[in-house]
Amino acid sequence: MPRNPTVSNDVLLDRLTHLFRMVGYESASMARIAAATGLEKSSLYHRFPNGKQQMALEVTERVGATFANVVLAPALQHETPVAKRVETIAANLREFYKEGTMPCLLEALSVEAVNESISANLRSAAEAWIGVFAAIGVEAGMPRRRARQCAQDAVANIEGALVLARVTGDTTAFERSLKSLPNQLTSHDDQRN
Amino acid sequence: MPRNPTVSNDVLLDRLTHLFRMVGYESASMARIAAATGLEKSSLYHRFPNGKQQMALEVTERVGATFANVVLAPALQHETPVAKRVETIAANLREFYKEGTMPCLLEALSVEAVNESISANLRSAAEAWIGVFAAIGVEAGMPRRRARQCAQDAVANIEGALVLARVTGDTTAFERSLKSLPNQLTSHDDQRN
DNA sequence: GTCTATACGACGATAGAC
DNA sequence: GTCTATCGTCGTATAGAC
Repeated sequence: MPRNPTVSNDVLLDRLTHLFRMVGYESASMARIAAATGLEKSSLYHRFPNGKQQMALEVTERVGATFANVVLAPALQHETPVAKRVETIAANLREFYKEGTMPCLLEALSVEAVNESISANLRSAAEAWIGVFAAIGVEAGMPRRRARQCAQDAVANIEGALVLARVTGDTTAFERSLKSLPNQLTSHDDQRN
Repeated sequence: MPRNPTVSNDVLLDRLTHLFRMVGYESASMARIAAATGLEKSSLYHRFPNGKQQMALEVTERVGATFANVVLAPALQHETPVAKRVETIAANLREFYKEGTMPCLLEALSVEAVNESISANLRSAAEAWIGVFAAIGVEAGMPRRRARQCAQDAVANIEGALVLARVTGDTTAFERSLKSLPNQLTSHDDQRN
């Protein structure tokens, strides 16, 4: 019988996700993970026989799925006007990144290249994100090639603003990156060089 | 007498900088540092009595200085046309980030918040960067407030593109972020929302 | 100023009781 | 399924010879 009430798989992964996003992979020691999740190390190995790497792998899988199926999902509601969908996505991103105060797994885990599976998950998530943004641009009338560039730039904008927020403590650039999303993704006149 | 030819302080810091930029702080173990620098661990402690933290501290100081005094220095040549200076800075950034393939210390070290001095150095470097970009905007006729926003956005663009490059392997967004610098920093018409 | 050798704590991971 | 207790390794850091 567990001394402490068992932590559900969902809550467990939530807490792991939070920790990995905040401190990355190497800084998230088993001791810190145990403290953050409320489970002892050996209990964690029972759930994740392959240890930390498996935790990070499952976290990247789950976050990738959540990001696609929740945050970016409004993109698929083709009955809703494009502008409206972009606004909804912006709101979702604001929430997902906690107004710019919570780092992205892409930044947190990409520096310390843990293993190829994790890197592949991060790459897939990033490319799915860009793909969704590009599809919006195409729908709004952009040529495919330009839509893809604008999509990349919009994602880069958001990611860079998160870096800036973490380093300087100023989240205003993040807020602007969301505010300018409609223009970046659907505008007909070229905003770039 | 040293068995191996002594490594100069400059070369030593160059190699430390490279390693920290590539793998971050925690992944840069003393063993890896020894391998990367060509010095044994105890020799490294002779040069950096406070160990890894001192190495990271000196690296952030030096990179901050280099960035301000070399990469961004052309901004101060007021006899040169603004457009020309921005182009020179873009070229310097391209070189500094090796066409987008070499990470920025801001990303590499900001996730694992090592200590307050290092964080302060990163913050200073980022703010100096934004300050220089903003000054260029003001010089080009932007209102102070808007120049600062454009400067932040330009930096965020570059940083985000570097994240994207590391995750997806695609450096085209990085190249675009440099190409669009002139427009971002000196353009009179508002590119943002 | 660099080396070899070593101390010692923290790390990821496992064994076995309940 | 969670716990306590423990293993071996690798981490940072130091001692002392040259």
